[in-house]
Amino acid sequence: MSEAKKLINELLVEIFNRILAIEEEALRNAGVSLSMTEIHVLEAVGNVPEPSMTQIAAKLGITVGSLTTSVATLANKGFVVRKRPEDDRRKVLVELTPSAVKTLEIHSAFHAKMIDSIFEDLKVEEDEVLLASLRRVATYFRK
Amino acid sequence: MSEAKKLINELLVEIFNRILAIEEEALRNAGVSLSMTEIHVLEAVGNVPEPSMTQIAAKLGITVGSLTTSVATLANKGFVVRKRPEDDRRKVLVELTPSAVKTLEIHSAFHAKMIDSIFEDLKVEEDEVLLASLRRVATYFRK
DNA sequence: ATATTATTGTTTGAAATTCAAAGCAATGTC
DNA sequence: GACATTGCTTTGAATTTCAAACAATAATAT
Repeated sequence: MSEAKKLINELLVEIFNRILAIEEEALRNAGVSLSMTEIHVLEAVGNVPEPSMTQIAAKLGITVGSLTTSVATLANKGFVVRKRPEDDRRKVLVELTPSAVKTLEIHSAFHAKMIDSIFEDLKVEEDEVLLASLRRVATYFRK
Repeated sequence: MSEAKKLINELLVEIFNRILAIEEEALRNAGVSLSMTEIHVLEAVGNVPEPSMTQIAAKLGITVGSLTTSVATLANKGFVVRKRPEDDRRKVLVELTPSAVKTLEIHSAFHAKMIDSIFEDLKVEEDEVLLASLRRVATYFRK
């Protein structure tokens, strides 16, 4: 591997290894005491078109059984509410509470700041290069 | 956030969420039945100058107590050996066995392939831009 | 020299996250 | 109506992790 490739590899690994702990600390500093796992569940609830247990679990790549535990504790903590829809009473639809929405906004702000730091000093044309590179990585992982 | 920023954020999150499972599957397909957690321990053992329990745990960002468990199972599986050095018999130095070295080579090959897919179609000057961007992210995380 | 303190690791008990498999209730199909 | 499928929860277990208590060795102070 060339030097540039080695460096990029090392930087990716370093970023990867630290990001979860850093994001969790950022939340703690903002007065949020949820784990990143729980944040991911809330994000999935907010981003899935029909947030049933099956759909949410699929989005997260975990089993529905695992999700049941997680959603139960989030419900106890007051971040989600569960509803049985009348048209199909097998399903459980999960909704975010105002607390959860506020928490996700804090988390999004962190991400926005992070992305801004990447773009700092980058020219517009260079943005395109970075975007193309990331697309390539994402494509590589999808196959 | 601009469109490009949003996209980059989404791509980073997607890559991040999938990479561990994908790397673990790649190893399984190559006949290696170690978790990514265990692979990271082996990598740390190989990359730390003096691989004592304390140094390895610091590199990994976990407690020495956690590492004790992990190294014990890796020793049972034949991937590391532990030695008490004569000059300071409090320490435990961890060494990789040939099996471990072989396993890490398989893992490195995956990483190399991944990096190559990023570089595909990228011109040399563009490599520099990507590198600079990643450096910025890493710097952002360090502080 | 001996006593005290610091360093290095292990053990213990507990929490979080996850899975597979079994079980239950509601819905769909024959 | 009987049987199969779907959607979810429960159960039992494995992995990974921590904090705190413990043990051994080394360094420092008296």
